[in-house]
Amino acid sequence: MRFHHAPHSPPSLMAKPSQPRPIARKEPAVPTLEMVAAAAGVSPSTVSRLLNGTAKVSADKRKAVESAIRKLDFVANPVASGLAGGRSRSIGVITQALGSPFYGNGLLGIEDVLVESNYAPLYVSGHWRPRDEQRCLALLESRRVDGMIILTPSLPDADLLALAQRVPLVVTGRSLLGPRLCSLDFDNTEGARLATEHLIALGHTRIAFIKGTASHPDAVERLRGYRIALKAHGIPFDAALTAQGHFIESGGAQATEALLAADVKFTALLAANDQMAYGAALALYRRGLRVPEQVSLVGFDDLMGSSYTLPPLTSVRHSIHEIGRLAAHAVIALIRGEPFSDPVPAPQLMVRESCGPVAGSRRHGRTGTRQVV
Amino acid sequence: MRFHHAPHSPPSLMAKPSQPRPIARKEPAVPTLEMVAAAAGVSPSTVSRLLNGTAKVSADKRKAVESAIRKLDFVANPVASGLAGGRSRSIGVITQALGSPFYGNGLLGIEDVLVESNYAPLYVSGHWRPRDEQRCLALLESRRVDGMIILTPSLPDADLLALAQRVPLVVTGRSLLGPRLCSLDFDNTEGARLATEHLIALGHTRIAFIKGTASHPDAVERLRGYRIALKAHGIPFDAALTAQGHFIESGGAQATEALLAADVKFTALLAANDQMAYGAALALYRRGLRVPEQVSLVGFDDLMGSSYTLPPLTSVRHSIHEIGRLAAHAVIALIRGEPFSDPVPAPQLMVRESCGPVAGSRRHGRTGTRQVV
DNA sequence: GCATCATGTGAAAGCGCTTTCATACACAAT
DNA sequence: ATTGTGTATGAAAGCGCTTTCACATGATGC
Repeated sequence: MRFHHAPHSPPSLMAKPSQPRPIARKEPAVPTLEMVAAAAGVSPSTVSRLLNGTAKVSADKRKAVESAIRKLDFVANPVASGLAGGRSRSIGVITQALGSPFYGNGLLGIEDVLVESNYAPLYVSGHWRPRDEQRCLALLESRRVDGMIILTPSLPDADLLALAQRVPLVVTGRSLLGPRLCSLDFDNTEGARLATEHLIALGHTRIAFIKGTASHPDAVERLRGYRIALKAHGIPFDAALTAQGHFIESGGAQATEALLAADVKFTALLAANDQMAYGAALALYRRGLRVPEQVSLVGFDDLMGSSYTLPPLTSVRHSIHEIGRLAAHAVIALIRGEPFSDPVPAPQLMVRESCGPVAGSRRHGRTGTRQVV
Repeated sequence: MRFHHAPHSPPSLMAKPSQPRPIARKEPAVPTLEMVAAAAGVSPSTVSRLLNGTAKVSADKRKAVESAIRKLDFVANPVASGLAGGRSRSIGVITQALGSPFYGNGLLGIEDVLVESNYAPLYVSGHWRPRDEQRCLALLESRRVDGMIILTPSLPDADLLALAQRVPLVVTGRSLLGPRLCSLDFDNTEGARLATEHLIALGHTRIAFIKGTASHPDAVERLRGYRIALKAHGIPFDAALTAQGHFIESGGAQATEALLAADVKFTALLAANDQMAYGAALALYRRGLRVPEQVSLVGFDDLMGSSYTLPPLTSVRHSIHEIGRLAAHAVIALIRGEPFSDPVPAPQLMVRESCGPVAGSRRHGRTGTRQVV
């Protein structure tokens, strides 16, 4: 495609008398809709209509076109249709980081349904940096996506509301509503409550909690779920049993060390996500504390890897993959102007081997190994 | 945007005497290059030239245009330029699965450099299914990407060679060469050799190996590295010490169980990737075998999570992130017709805590705990 | 002083589609 | 027959850019 040049060829009169076409055109030239039309003996409009199902076409022409398409091996150029029709058949997806073990699964879900609906996902990641996220937004808008799915929590609601005026929008992790807007909200509170209940049922009352990034809605909801469960069982909330882990492994490890160093006693540890739980597990291991014998550990998100930690980690399953699928279905519905209201799957506790009963349950004697500094 | 019409105004004379414009146009209308030109008092060509640096433009016009752009808040429509110019400023990236803990990082690297070069990455995943990969290829081609990065190993070389005729291509994990083709080949063999050497240096001679999917080039290279190291130290290769793990956690666990059940003795276990090492660790744990006291374990890829396994896993670092960056730089270079030849970083062994010396080194006595069934 | 060349700029022709409008033709209704 | 009422189809006008070509300039050479 790079064979033109000799731009504004200078007045040097006989510059190139009938340019011999710089090197024989070998490219078989990608077939165009127009060529299909010619081959089928119909007008381009008819071909277009057939392709998009925009209008009825008589059976004979349909056949002619179809065979022409097959013969020429024609595939419509989405760039051209995008320009002409104003739609690009692509959906923008803003995520935190493509490589994230958690969101990655969601992207897979999105991709699944988008592709089968003949939309192309355009992924961009915000890296948790508001500036990057803004840039992503701009990029996607300039690419004229037909819809967007926003998986990151840091964009301000007002921006999203404004954006939704221009393009159908699906957001997760908050509950906004608007005409071209759909929120898919996973019940983090309930998930955390479930996890805490589980620990309480095992007899734990000194349950430490490793918090996620405070600015993250998920983090606050999960903390809330923890407190709700505590309250329901008359266990007072103790801020000293709480530490910040920033949703990453190292944060979980540090939080655990802080907890351990602070000399607060706890028999169980609930981390606001699996990654922090992994960090916690390592910190515990370094101190020679055994899971679940001495400390019970619960995570949140149920990452793939959590079935393979030592011991396998009890965690709250979140089915981000399913949420991804839902989000994709939702944008498509939004684009078509159809209603959409499939419920987000409820959280589910995956009980594995990282939790055990608290030392002799209600007996406080022979506690030795369980009551942890 | 749909308010033109009355094209070849029909003979039906006063057909629609000045249509009252179907409902007031509220959209502020996205600014177009033409509007910028008008505002700046120049021709669209000039604006375009300025935008693309295609030709010199006098200082005063440049200023006029720049201020017009700023005032109108204009952003060029990539769809239109794509159609007109034949380039889309997007790069297709085919990966195995977006959510993969390993490739995910590579995607991040790709994204970093692509975005800063003003290209948009278009990710699609093949899910290890050749059919899907073909579909991805077709999708990307139809989207008129300016270049492609192929991270999956299952596409046949011939296809790639053919593809490279049409679009600049960067592939990983093989060494093809061609005019518009660039291969980025990581030295898997060396990586595996390094890992094996490490084990040997610790005194191990009965080293089991968990293989990756046989059809995967990485898998065969890693096996080769293992054998090379063995040979270099005069340790005979024993196929019985080898098991298939398919590059996934469950496969690693099964392979380990098979090895254990087969009654072959080994003191160390090298897995062809970290995910299989995680599975192996779990299988070992279930059997009550301790790492590294009874069995030394080494992985490959150095996933993020490997610093947080119990114990932290010794693994071969692969810097897929860096490879992603290189790949992106490479496509851009290819597109520009520039040469590219940055070397892929060498593998590096990250020594952590999953390996220990073999029982009393050369003394075969008091072996008890280390010689594993 | 005139022919020569370089250079910045504008007009206009697309890129490959979609969509409107108008028409030709088929029937149904008068 | 005559007029309607649809319906399938084609012509042509864009979508918002890029690029070619031609054309004024002004700079240069003899």
